[in-house]
Amino acid sequence: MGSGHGAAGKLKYQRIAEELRSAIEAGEYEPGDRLPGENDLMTLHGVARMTVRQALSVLRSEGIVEARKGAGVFVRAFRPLRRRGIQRLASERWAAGRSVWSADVDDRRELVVDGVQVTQEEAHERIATVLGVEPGAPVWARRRRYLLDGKPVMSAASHFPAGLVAGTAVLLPDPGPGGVYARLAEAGHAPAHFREELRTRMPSAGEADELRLPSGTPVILITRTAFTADGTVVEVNDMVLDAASYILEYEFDA
Amino acid sequence: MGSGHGAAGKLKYQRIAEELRSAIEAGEYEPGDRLPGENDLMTLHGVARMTVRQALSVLRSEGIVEARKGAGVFVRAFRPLRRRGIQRLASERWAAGRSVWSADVDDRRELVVDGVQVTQEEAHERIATVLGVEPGAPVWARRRRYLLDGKPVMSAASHFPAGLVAGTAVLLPDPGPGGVYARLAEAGHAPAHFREELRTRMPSAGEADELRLPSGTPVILITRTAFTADGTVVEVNDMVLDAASYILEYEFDA
DNA sequence: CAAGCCAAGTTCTCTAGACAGGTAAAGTGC
DNA sequence: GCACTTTACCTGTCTAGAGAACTTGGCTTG
Repeated sequence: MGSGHGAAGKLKYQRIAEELRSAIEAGEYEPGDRLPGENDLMTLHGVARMTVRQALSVLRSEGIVEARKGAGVFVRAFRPLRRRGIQRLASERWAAGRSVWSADVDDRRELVVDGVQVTQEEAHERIATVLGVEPGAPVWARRRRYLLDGKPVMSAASHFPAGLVAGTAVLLPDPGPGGVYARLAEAGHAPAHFREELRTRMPSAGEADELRLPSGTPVILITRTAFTADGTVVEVNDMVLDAASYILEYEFDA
Repeated sequence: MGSGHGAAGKLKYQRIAEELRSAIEAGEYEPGDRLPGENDLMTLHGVARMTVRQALSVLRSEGIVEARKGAGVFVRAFRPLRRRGIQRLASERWAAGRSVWSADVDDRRELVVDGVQVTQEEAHERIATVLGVEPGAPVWARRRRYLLDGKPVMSAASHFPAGLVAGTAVLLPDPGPGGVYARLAEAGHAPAHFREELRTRMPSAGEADELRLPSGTPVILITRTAFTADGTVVEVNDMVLDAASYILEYEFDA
């Protein structure tokens, strides 16, 4: 039963990949450890270099190892942040069931904002539709990147209708305590409702080097739309997350 | 500016990949179309076959093309389903801001359940912690797969504490109208609160062939924990989603 | 002792081929 | 016209080797 797939793998490169993979899972190699080099694996298994490389490329595209040119192939670690979609987590009573991947999470580390850029732009197609304005209408864009231990883990671009935010502190590099939502509220446009849409795919070349992603790491695309109480859209926030750095959490009632 | 990466790409395989990628983005090749074969690209660019293959492997791992042995390399389509985390979407008033990727979504197609298996098992470590029972304690597992147009797009495994569901319709292959949650409610364990935790990574070999994923497709792992009003955990549902088949949506109030 | 250089070791790129195995269309026979 | 076979084409696997690019640690030099 089960058929297998896990079992043998008749192909040479699959057998080599399988052997390394199970060695890693067994803990023979820990995160950060270096695997045997291509030359070692060649002589060890008696195969050509390209065959060894194909085996390693399997593991790389599975995201469990990472090659550093000139140095070797290393086992990757998975130490994600937890991102809570719904902040008001006052519900102490749900504490009974523990979080699923809690063991992996290290919440003591902190995110720092990297390079804030606030610019006025013309709304392109997609932003215009979501924001409910004409394509080409003036919007303000607020772009920034978040670093964790110096490594970028997310880049984000918020868009606001120009009329709503002109002259407000929303457009300052540092919007102050409470962030842009607090400033929007002061301007009479308090967000009352949010929609987040998520999808996942492999990164484009540009995304990969902006987040410094090794190959084998997907990205998560989140678009958050913020509505005021009367249904006006006040912000569209496009985020690109390093999938290996995040666990997302949403809580809601039946 | 922005430096480039998009620009040249001095390496041969990068240039070939770049050329094909931009041809696809320009619409020269539409979803389902066949790209020039390896032999064509060899003579066209005057390079060895392995070089062409490396170029194509870039596009494959980006998830934008898919190779079928003996047939050729084809441009992949992206036609996801929309999965709403919070069902009570009565909020007509938010309709102003349109959904972000709505153009891609085709909601007329329908999911069908594939192979339901209900078995009694001993809770292993992770399930036990979340469910709040001892490891090895009896639990009921309900596994199934969802197909869209015959293609598997999700596999799911729900776990219930044995004491709560023994003898109820929760364990029937077809739990009837309203699904297992309706049956849980009838048994006096109505779910009142949910937590969903998401993460994303490249699939293992087993996941890849259960969902028949071409390489370059990540999976989304969702664990939903269902709580009753008094905080008891009644279900832990582990889902594995084909990332190319889903857009996830969560709505909530400030 | 510090700074810079150098060499060994490593992965990455690329070549030129050979055979295996799957696909799909053309052709053949009934 | 239908079913079957053949055949051309295509991607997958693998070999053997060479040079480029990069990292690291040891060595030399000031």
